[in-house]
Amino acid sequence: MASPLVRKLEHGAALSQDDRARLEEAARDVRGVGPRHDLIGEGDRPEEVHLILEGFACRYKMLPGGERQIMAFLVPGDFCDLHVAILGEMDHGIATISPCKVAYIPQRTIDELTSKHPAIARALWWATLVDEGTLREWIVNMGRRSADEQMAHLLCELLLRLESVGLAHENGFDFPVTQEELADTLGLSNVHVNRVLQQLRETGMITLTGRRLTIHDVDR
Amino acid sequence: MASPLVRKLEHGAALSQDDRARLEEAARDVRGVGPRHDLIGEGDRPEEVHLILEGFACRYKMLPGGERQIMAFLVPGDFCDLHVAILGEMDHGIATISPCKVAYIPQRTIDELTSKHPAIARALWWATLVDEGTLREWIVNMGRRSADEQMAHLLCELLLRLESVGLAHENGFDFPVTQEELADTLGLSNVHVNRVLQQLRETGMITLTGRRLTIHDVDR
DNA sequence: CGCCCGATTGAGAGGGTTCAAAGCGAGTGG
DNA sequence: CCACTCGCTTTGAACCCTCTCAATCGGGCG
Repeated sequence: MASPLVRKLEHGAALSQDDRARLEEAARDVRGVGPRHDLIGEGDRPEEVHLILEGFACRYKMLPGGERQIMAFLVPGDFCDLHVAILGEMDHGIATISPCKVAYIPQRTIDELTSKHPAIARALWWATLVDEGTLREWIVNMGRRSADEQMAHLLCELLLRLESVGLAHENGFDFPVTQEELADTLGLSNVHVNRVLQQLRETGMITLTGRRLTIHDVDR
Repeated sequence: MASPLVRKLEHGAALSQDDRARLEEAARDVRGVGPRHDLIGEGDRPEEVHLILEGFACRYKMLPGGERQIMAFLVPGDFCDLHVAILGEMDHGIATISPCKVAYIPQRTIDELTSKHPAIARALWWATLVDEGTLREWIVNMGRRSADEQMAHLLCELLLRLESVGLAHENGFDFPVTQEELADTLGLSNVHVNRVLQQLRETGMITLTGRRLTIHDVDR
């Protein structure tokens, strides 16, 4: 059973058996992290690259007024800070949402992998570009869609991403995100998030019980 | 007088005289493009990399309903599609706002530059990461700030970026962007953009006459 | 069993939208 | 040189989506 990272990268580049093995091996140093725990704070200069293996995490930024804005969800197979070495310091923080398993990969290992294995380098490139595309999609989402469209879009995005790493079955997946976290993501209030979710349930588009989310009509 | 590209990249990496010369030389094929003209459409697979030398352009996406969302402004020194070769096709379009001068650089030239000149590779890396940081900042902007804060933030960002390539003087710069384009950027209506701009003028924070914008109080 | 955090509900206020019309400035053709 | 046109800016009024504040509910955990 391949790791989420390998499963994800294979959507973007052809990896040899050797490439796959190297990737699996790089993610040896695995640590468990509790929920709602900072992996990296704004301004840090982490020595290692973090890779999510299990659980949900997020990129976020705090504002002077105390509000939080979540800028990305990180699911298994996602890197937190692949390129921070070039910029120097993090311009945002990373925190877990649910309990996570996180691989700590030394920057040097990444440098070696990318310099000696062009397919891996290309695959990592591809992954960053996909992340960037997702960021752009979020901007569209926040700028030009109503609250319910935003929510639907976000949930469908997560479904597709989790499917691509084998963590969704029958349009459903484990969803440990709080309504308040959803609000911080979409730029809405938690009250309104609640109402939007209710509406999506009433119209039969989703089922959300406890920690399990099922999307019944992905088209819209 | 260095090109905007070189001026910008020098903020992120140390370039040798040779590096600078190579960069200048790569951008030989310069073409003029009229205002409101598509440089690349969504779904295109451009053969060349586009670099803005003069004027304003933007990344944008159209929605089914006909609304447009602008996801980035491109000013002199910015690449439009540096990495599209890896993704295959554009997931958004690029259009000019004002008349522009654009350099068309063959993908091969870029590959050569980055493989033979590590400092250039690093500088281009740095530029993409800065772009990504800007995307994240926009998400924060749209999610958690009021319309007037958003507007002020956007204008200040442009001031800083234009200063960094030597196109702003005394907190003022040439600003050819339409109010409707600003609305498509911030996710507001053009009517409201107008009111916000008026308010910023009345409180003495900006002067905006014709095509020249001056920001009097950058702190806020 | 009690606590605590997250989900839910209600009511009132406000920021931003929509629709529609008028103003204004620059380029164009007569 | 003027009238015309076109595109952008400005203004007004009514509406509605979403926020804020506040209180209640509910389930998991110690």
